[in-house]
Amino acid sequence: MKNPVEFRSICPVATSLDLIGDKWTLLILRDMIWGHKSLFNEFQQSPESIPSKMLANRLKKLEELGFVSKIKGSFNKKSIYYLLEKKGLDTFPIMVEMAVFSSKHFFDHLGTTYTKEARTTMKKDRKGYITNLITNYKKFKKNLVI
Amino acid sequence: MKNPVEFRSICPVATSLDLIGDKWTLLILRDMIWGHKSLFNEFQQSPESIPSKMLANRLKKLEELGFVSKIKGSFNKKSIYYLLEKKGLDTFPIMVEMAVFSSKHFFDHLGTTYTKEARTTMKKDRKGYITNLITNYKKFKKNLVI
DNA sequence: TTTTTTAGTTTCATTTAGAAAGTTATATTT
DNA sequence: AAATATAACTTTCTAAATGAAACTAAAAAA
Repeated sequence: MKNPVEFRSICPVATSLDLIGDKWTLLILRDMIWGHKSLFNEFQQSPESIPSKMLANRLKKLEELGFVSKIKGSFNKKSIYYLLEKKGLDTFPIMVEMAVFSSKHFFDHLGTTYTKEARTTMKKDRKGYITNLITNYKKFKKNLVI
Repeated sequence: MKNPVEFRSICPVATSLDLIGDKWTLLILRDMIWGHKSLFNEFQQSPESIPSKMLANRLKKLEELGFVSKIKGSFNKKSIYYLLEKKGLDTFPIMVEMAVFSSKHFFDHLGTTYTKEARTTMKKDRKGYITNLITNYKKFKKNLVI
């Protein structure tokens, strides 16, 4: 497995940007963590309408980087499941901070996209919120019949 | 002041990506917060070598969005100072999570770019670390003679 | 007065993004 | 069994963004 990314410097912020600093990658991970999505056409249903070419490209990169694993369905052989690995799950705190940021400074989207409980937990107990969502994802993954 | 950004959806993660989801914007903010940089040529000195065209473009966008303010020097009229406003400072938690993420899963850059104390604080007391760096920036800004 | 410096802008070649249509293997319907 | 549909891509082609390099204007320094 060769390196799918060029690193511009040894700065840890720059390194993250080299890995996930584009307009689509984190949205795919978002759909996995928050939406428990795992199939190509599920990612295409999201409101941002990712072009299939971009989706294929980013899924490939995410797999090469070890953020997600790719599993062919055994029951339905047409389906290919993309599932989060540890590295992918660990991008979650970044996205939570992004959510908190844009909700604070732009329209309060959280009000329409998340329950009141989720908002409160996210702001008051960020760590607990994250732990909880990761636990839920692991359960989802464990109960998935492929 | 017209809107310099198109929002793809009401998702708060997508909104942040629409604002700062590219390879350069956060690096400029990083240099401001961590490096107390404020001049065009200071940003050009960073190891990632941002092209002047990109730098000018991103600084303009950051100002239009209200992340930074642009101040002409009164002593030296050639200098133009870019300084963080609240909105810009609030991107800091995102960058800290990015730093923690890439340090955990790729080479531990933190060891070479930050002091041991900074690393410990960043991991053990994230909130305190952030508060502290923001306080420092405000001091720097206050003491700046322009 | 000439030279430097700062903060950009312009030009142009290359890369990336994205819309749309096409492909292939499997699965479903008639 | 044959025709149709679906899932997961791939290809093609145009438009937009990137980036290297050279250029510029105003101010400062020598």
